[in-house]
Amino acid sequence: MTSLRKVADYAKVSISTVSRVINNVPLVDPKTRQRVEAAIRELNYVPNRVAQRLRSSARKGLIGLVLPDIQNPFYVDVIRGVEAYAYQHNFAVMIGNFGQNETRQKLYLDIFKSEAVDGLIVAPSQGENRHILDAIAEGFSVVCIDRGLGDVDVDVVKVNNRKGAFTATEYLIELGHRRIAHIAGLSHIPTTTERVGGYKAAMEKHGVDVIDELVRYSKSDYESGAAIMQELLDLAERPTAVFAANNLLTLGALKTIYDNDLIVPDDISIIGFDDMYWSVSLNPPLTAVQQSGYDIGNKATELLIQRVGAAARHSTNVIFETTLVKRKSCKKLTRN
Amino acid sequence: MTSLRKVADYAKVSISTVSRVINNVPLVDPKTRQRVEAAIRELNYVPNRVAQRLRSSARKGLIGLVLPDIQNPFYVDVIRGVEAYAYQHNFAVMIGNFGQNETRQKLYLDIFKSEAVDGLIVAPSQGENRHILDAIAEGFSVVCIDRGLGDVDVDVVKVNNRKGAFTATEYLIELGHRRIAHIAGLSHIPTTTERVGGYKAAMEKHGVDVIDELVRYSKSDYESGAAIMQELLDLAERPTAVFAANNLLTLGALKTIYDNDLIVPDDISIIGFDDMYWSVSLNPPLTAVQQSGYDIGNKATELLIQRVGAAARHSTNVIFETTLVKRKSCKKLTRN
DNA sequence: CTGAAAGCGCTTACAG
DNA sequence: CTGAAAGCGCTTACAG
Repeated sequence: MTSLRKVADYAKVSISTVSRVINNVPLVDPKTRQRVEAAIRELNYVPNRVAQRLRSSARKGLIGLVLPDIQNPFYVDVIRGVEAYAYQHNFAVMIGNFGQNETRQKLYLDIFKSEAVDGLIVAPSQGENRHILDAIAEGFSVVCIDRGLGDVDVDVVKVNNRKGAFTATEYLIELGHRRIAHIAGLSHIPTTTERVGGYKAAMEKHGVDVIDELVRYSKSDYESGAAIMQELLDLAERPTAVFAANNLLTLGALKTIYDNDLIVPDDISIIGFDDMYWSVSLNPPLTAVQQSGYDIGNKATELLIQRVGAAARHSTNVIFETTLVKRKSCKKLTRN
Repeated sequence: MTSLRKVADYAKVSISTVSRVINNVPLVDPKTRQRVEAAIRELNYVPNRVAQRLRSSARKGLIGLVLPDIQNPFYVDVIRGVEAYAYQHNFAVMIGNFGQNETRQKLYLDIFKSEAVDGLIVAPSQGENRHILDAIAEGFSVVCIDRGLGDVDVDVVKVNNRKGAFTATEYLIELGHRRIAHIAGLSHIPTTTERVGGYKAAMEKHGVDVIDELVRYSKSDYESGAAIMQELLDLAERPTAVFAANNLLTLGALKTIYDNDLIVPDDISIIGFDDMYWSVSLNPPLTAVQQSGYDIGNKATELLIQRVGAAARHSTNVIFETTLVKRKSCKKLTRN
């Protein structure tokens, strides 16, 4: 590949000058600049990002994105949002998918640090996320998505979980449902607490008792969704509606429902947190609380890049609203 | 972050020696090595990958993965396969998702080159992929997945498309179907040609006429799947079964089928190329030709890393077989 | 406005 | 077996 040296020789200037035109440093004679630009074009020169990153103290042009589960369509949307903003601003993105495995999360974090990223966008997982705290302590800029880091002061971009869950639950209540189950995530995660909170608030607002056996906590994955749905169906008195706390849980629950030859929404109504572009290919089309992973990823990247190179800034919280997309998986309860 | 220098001082050796123990160069006194290793541990030293990459001529520990569409679950599996192999061998991976946009594909390729990757894993898109050819010409190692690059001599890891399509079609024929539609991809892509080839071969083998209006080519996305399915349903004589050439097309077709209040498989049978882990959450569970994106990604990475540092080697083609997963979206045709 | 020089953190011949 | 030195391709004070 062509180097600064070659361009400099070709344009008959020093490498300093070439570097200056590349970095848009203003104090370059317009004529010189033109000559250099021509050389760059002719030699098809592209700066070596590795050397730039090693040398530059300010802006390295690299962001690390650390995600718990790339199989979750929500995170795929996040990736798209991050990518779009980052590449528009000439930042590259490295993606680390740790699959809920803390050791692997540390592996990625180490690699990203060692790649001298400008900063990290992280979706904290279940644990205490000590490794993320370490990164912050070492001075890396961090933006959290989906949820924060306890009482640590970081930027976080998330969604109004409580309100989203509230709306979903209220919708079910208005449809006449009373035995509404909630398949929740792990009990100690903020996201879970907030969504359960919204669920309970809606129930209370409408004077519906919250029944303990109908609220079940578990890991947020496909298998758990399927297993919990089965427990729910095995109950002496079944729920007439289910609100699942995320898309994997929803998909798992759906599998179990169909395995039991039950019909949605005639036998049971279901509403999911998280929407997919193919929710409409489900039969019936899924009613869902939609949160935009794309917007979240995009905003998180904006905040991170803003932080890079800029002076320290107070941390911000950006909270997006969800929207309830009514399709056909929920039905008015007539009997009862 | 700690540097080689600090470790060297701490262990009272030169940086050369520290570098040697890090890179497992054998000629280091065991005692010295131990002392250095202790220092590394105590100072929590992690080598700076950027400096390593800038300096080292052999192995840079970075792979670029260039994908046409991260929203396609198949590519998500590919990513998982690549990641698993790469990180096990201490390679990091940068992912570029160009969304079928050639300009953006070039952008990623440029960035990856400029990041001094060891090599590229690429899923060629519709076009001529001039940019990929450029990269090869410049000396970058490239492994193609999903399909090759015309007559260019590169490693490619793919699936036996013809046989997979043949099996799917034959299955439908054995179920008694004769009017079997095929929603194909873009006509000039090898993958499409192969799958259409398998479809036709099965038809011919069983003496079923291939009807032109039942074989329709289009972009391989969700919207196209939906649109083509509608065309098919609008035909004077509808197909009784559909074989869709990939998962996005299948999902789109499903949407249209349900929009038309048709029942799968009673009104129409459907089988898709590509399986998803949640295919079983579809109602009815989808019958599909399964190809393992994970295996493909894994193998491609193995080939690429093998190529890195090793002497030039003849290019290989690895072709995985597909497996037909029979679920409930296809039904025996009784009337007719 | 421009260039010479130092240096980012490593690896790798070259001596010894 | 170990160290001093050069250099990967850049950026950035420092002089002029």
